[in-house]
Amino acid sequence: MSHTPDAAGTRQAQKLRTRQALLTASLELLEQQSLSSLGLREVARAAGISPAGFYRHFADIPALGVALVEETLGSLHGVIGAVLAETGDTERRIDRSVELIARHVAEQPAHFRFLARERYGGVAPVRQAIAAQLDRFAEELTSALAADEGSRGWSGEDLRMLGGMYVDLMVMTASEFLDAEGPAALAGAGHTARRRLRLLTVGSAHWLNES
Amino acid sequence: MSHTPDAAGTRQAQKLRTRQALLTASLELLEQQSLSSLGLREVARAAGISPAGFYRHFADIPALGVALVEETLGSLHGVIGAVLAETGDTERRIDRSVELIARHVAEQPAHFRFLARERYGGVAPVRQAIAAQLDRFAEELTSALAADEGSRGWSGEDLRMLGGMYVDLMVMTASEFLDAEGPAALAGAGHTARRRLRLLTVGSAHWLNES
DNA sequence: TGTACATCAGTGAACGCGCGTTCACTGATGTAC
DNA sequence: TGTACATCAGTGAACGCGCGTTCACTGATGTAC
Repeated sequence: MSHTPDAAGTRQAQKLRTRQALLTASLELLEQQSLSSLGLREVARAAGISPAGFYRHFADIPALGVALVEETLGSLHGVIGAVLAETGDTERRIDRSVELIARHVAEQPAHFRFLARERYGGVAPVRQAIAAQLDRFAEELTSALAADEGSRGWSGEDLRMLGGMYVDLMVMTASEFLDAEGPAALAGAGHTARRRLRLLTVGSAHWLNES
Repeated sequence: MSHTPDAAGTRQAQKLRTRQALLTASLELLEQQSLSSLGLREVARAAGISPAGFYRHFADIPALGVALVEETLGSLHGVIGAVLAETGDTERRIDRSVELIARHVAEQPAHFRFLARERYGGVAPVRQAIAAQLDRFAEELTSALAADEGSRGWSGEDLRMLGGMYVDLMVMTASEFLDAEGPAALAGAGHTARRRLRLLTVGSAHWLNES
């Protein structure tokens, strides 16, 4: 804490601003290339600092990548569960989920491009960070499904499998929204996504009787 | 053609051998990194030729990447359709499909690692080559499904959606086999894969009644 | 079969360039009294 | 409030290095006669 409250954290705030500039600049550069070919000097240049300054914020490029993963996925926790918990019939839920994904992707396409690209990318720490976050999502979704009336009688293993499938379907849907160019392609991707979710829902409804 | 048949194609054969050495060496290097960070000199060194020699075979690294895509997926066409066409009940088909994927992944893990990594990777021509090949698979699968008694009454659009989902599920399954370390994890991945396919099958069986 | 010429896969040296990392530094911000 | 000292985000120069690409070349393979 400081003597003159008004000036408190001026230095720290400036440091955070520079850090954010590094993250933002990276994300922009990463639209056209992958993390493993991203240069430290390249990032520093785009963020407007000297190469040596980079080290005040991150040990190296992989560390910056891990920070990007947190920024991309950290804020999404709880969101999916909220949609599932929402009242409304299945059809409505599906529509909401797809809309939700579409909106997030439209709002921060670079974040999702980064995610899709690095999920199986060449930088191990980043791959692991993404896997950990997606596992958390699958867990949250599994809990939300367990609380749902539609999954009475399901085993924990089945629920986990279903949760995992929904997460994978969401990642795939996000990728397809990213690839879609023009409003027609976007609408088509949404249409297909809803049908895929519906197929999964139909399967779930008859799962206990047939397995 | 040549004067002395025995010696025919000696030069051409040697060139092909060098080309194959480049592809093999690349694939090995790509287990630990992605294509966009792979160096031309690095590949030439690993293949045992001089950097300049690389240009006798490929214009640049992306071109080599496209060749790797062909090598990885070109040989798989028709295989999936054959499994689907095979007689046997649904359960048997699912087992066969998962076994098939497991075997291919176990036999050439590096090829599939490459595929998963570059599907959304940073090298556009390679991404496009992969997308084109996967589209072909989806098409083949869709045709095979259309010929199947279980899909009477399905619209072309629904069939395409289903075919696409199977392809995506296969790619995801391959990725999980790759990530699985040890026999227990491998068996677990196979187990999950079979359940996922079963869920899709159950959904398909009730699709027409409920959509 | 033997000879003279053409092809061309692979070489090795050279080039300019941008990279990641280090270091002593500067000067604004923060702290103690 | 004013002063003397500490902290530390960001600088700028320097380093050695491996990169992609070019070029004239070599020598084994292939072809024509």
